[in-house]
Amino acid sequence: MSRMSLRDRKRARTRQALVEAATELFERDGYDETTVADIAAAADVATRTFFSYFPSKEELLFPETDARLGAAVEAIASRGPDEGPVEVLLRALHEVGDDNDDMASQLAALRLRLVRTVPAVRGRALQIQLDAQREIARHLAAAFPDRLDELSAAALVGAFVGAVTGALQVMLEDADRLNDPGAVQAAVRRATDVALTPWLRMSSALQQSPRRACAPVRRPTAS
Amino acid sequence: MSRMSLRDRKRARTRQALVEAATELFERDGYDETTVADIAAAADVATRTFFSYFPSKEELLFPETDARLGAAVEAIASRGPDEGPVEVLLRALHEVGDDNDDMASQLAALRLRLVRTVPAVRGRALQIQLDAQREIARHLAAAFPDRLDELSAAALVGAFVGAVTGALQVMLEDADRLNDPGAVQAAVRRATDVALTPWLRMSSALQQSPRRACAPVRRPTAS
DNA sequence: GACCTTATCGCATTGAATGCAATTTTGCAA
DNA sequence: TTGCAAAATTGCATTCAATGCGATAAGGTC
Repeated sequence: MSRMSLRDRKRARTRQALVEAATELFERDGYDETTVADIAAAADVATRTFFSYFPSKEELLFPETDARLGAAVEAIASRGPDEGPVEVLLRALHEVGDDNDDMASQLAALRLRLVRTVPAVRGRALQIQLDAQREIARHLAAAFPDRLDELSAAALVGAFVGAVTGALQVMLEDADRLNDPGAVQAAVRRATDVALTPWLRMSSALQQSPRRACAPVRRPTAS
Repeated sequence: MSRMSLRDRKRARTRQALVEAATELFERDGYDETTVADIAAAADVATRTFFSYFPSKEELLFPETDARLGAAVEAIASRGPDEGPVEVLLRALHEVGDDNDDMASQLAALRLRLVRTVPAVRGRALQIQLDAQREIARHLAAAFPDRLDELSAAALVGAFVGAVTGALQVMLEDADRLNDPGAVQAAVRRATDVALTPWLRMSSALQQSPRRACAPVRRPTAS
């Protein structure tokens, strides 16, 4: 039934309890007003123990980061034979976006609000995003060795994510009063559409004359 | 000679002393190893006073943020009649990049290293970058009301900055041992070149058939 | 059941950051 | 110049995140 040892199961349960206690408290009292001690107490562990589960208070809000990155990498690995870099990235983006477990979406909504309002959380989120970009770029470059080097792959992924992030930022500042998660998701979808339209054009142009439209850029010699 | 009141001049001098003391200590002992108390002591002020000059330890590393943003806004405002959004952004990027006062460049080099190595600093840098993006997008949309709405402007600027950031990230991880600031600057230049090549193509295509290549995207009605 | 590994916990400590109130410095006007 | 109001500096206390350490308990293995 469960492949984990009892110890690991217990650990997972405590971890989950911490996340749930934290989300409740954050929603009720706000992020800054909730101390780590409060969270630990609500989850029935010692304050010190909290830091053996999460390296910092912010990290609690991003529990499934690895999974999301893994999904993106997977999407790249399972590319079709006629997909170019842009198509693969688009598909990866959509697949990662459809991540909505029932209860995980509550955390996602909370996180979205905190990312916009709490500087420390935003900072951490951007950092995670940047690291993920770098990793995705690595895989993308490896997947298209004849069309992309590391440098232009990083530029492409950065442009991609930057466009979506920028558009999303605007969409969400209008949606202040939208607690409806469906509306938020629609905003995400629309933001990506707007942000990525130029690439769709580029991509189709690429199919017509690949070598001019997306020629690989040579790596500089590090002299 | 000096337009500031004596009080303001003194304040500026203290501020400068704090920055200089901090850079020295950061270079010598490292960021985490240097406490705010150390910096304050080196600048001959009380620890408490530090926080009346900078809201946090990280902020010390980004003293001229407003000026840089202002330069970008200025670059947008002073656009030529035949420049499109992409050209304006390119020019803004270059003008902001040529910011190198003699001693400010020392701080810039230090900052670059710390952004790459100290998580807290990187987080703050990304935050500042994102805020600047948003503001630039606002101005860009205002400058081209018939070609860009807020949403697509934000997407464009995000893509732009994202591309450069992504490329830069790769360039700089190869350049670990380059303490030569000239090499770093060359890396920056090359990174922007690579990152922005697609837009140059887009931009020239745009001049040939503007309406197809960069049609404005309608703002969604927030129903 | 003996033994090793891993979790948990309490305690102390560091360091960033904030609030408050006392004191000094500066700007300005009578 | 003198005196007054505004602003800056400072010390002190406090909160809170985060880390290190050592003791104790619980889980897994033979």
